[in-house]
Amino acid sequence: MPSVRARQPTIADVAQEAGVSLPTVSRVLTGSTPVRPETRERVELAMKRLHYRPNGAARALVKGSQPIIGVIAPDTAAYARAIMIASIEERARASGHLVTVTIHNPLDSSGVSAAVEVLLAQPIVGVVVLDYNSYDTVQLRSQLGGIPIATVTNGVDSDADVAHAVIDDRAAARAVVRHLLRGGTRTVHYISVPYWGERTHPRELGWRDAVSEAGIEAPPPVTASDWSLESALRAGAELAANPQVTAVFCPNDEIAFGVMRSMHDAGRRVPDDVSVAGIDDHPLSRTYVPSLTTFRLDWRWAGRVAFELLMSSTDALQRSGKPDNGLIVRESSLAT
Amino acid sequence: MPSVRARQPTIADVAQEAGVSLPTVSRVLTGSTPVRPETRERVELAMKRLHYRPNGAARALVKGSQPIIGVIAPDTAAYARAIMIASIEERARASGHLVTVTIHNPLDSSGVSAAVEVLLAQPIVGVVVLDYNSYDTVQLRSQLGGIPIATVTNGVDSDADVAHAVIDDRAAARAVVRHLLRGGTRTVHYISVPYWGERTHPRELGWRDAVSEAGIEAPPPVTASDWSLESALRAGAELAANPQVTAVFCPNDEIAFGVMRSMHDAGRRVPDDVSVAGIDDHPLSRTYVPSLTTFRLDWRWAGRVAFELLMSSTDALQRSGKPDNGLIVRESSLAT
DNA sequence: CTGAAAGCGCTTACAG
DNA sequence: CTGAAAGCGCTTACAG
Repeated sequence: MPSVRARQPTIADVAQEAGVSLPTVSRVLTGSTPVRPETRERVELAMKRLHYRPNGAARALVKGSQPIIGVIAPDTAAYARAIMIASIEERARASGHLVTVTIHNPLDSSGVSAAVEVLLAQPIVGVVVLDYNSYDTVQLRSQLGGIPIATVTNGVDSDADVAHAVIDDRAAARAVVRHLLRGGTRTVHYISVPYWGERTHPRELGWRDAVSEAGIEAPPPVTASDWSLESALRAGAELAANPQVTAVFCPNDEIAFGVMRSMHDAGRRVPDDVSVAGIDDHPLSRTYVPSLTTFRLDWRWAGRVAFELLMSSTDALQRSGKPDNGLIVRESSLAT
Repeated sequence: MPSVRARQPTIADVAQEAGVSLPTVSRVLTGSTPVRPETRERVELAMKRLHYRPNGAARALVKGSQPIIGVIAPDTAAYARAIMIASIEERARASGHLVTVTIHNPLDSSGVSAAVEVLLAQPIVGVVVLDYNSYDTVQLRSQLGGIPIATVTNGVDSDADVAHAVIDDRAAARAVVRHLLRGGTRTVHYISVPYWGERTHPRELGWRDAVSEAGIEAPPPVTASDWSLESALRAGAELAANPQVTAVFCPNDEIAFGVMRSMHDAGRRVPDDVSVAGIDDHPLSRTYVPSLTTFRLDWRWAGRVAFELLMSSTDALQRSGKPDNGLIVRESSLAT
């Protein structure tokens, strides 16, 4: 039974109920101007009695924007992104903001454009773009116009002229690969994933850093993959077939899970025959057999900082501290 | 450098630019009334030139609501929920709606209440509440007032007087346990999770169904857990220590992953010593060694249907078809 | 500290 | 098919 939604009470109803003028109600609502305590009480009582609730659209119309921020992301299922979104939401909620997320394939540029158009039909305060560089940034920037934008980058594109929180992928990768190398392997193989504009992913750069620091002449050729599980399994099978492979560094934990499975299918033992390590510290890492060696990256911190950058609240930023990153050695790699 | 955001062009600017009246611009915008083709063209050109973009708040003010739907959920990281949210977003975007998700612990009733208040400050069209029954539904309903609400239920609470999409947990659980039983185990153990109002979770009911159908006198005592990984590992260790345990049905795949790990740590082989099965068909299920036997539940379908119920678009509902559910036998359970 | 008035950007009857 | 006018619910100077 479709219930007829009763007309919501307005500020005028409250004013009448409380026997005050309309602006007075507004003042107790916003706290912009002092109101005599007893007047305030009368108004508050009236609001309660009427179940008054401010109309965000009306308020937005006069203020120019709504307490809503948009999040644009390629997909929300992948671990790091899921965490960042939850973190942004949590932080936003703490300051009375709503977050609306829109998901799309960055390669579908007209799809992205349409979705952004829907988003911008709302006078939102700004957007956080995850994986900013996967998008057609020129189009995105021009479409967003003057709307504030923040993102999380991995340290390489830090020159990007949008506000960004930095997660140092390169250093993380380097630490993992160094650990792998300490295990006595001759070299470390890498599974490469596509990165924007033909650039080299910073995790790959970190791998190269560590390999060359170890005095290894040339890093072995990379095995191509994308972020999908299918592709990871395939890449893993390819590496498993190569007897030269004794250690594999994967660009994230989910890919590493697939690789470990492929190693198993090919009869290669992890870590006895080949060490495997990932990056992120996915919660399930410890449930695998063997459990996965990885590098914890503090995506929760990154999400929070991205939100704060959007609000450009400098003191909040100072309070958000340092990310809790660090190497986590488990069973999938040989002990030093 | 904080760029001064230029004043957005309004419908009035467009009207002037196109040399027509204000309502005419509105008409080409909404398509509510026919407009002479050449007039329309002039207006469209003007909009393009001015980079005009409608102001959603103003529109919402007169229309009474914004094309935004809210999603309230206990947490978004768990697999089934992540999928549903992504699916709702996808479906919503297809019809020009934005979705804003707010996450909270259902037990923190004042926290939920505050968050809902923020949500309702926007004139949204309705909300999808995931895990509806975990909340204080009386409070939630009264707070939501006449706002449309939809949810996804597991078949037990189908009498709930809110619109709901049904995923038949009980049947799924029953199918998994029957499969386990066919493997020749004497009985099947279950890890129980808390459920609203002291009720028995439908997955537990399905387990009981299958066990009693198999002519087993009494189902073994359940092992208590919650949805966390830590708790799953603990429950798994407890079961591993019991030599009577030869098959375990877990209330979801993530718990099953933990249980498999605990079995391994206790030296019990899966599936040779004990079979393990879950429910959901988490994408990582196939990467475990052994890969996990489970039951695929179509959460993508559920999310889509929940959105459509909210819009009460009956034809859309007919078009969304049936869920793609089904048993998936992998390596963690004994072959029949 | 409080009221009367204007205005935020749009849509919708109401007249032509 | 198109214009002039009113109104959606709120906030903000402007006066007292």
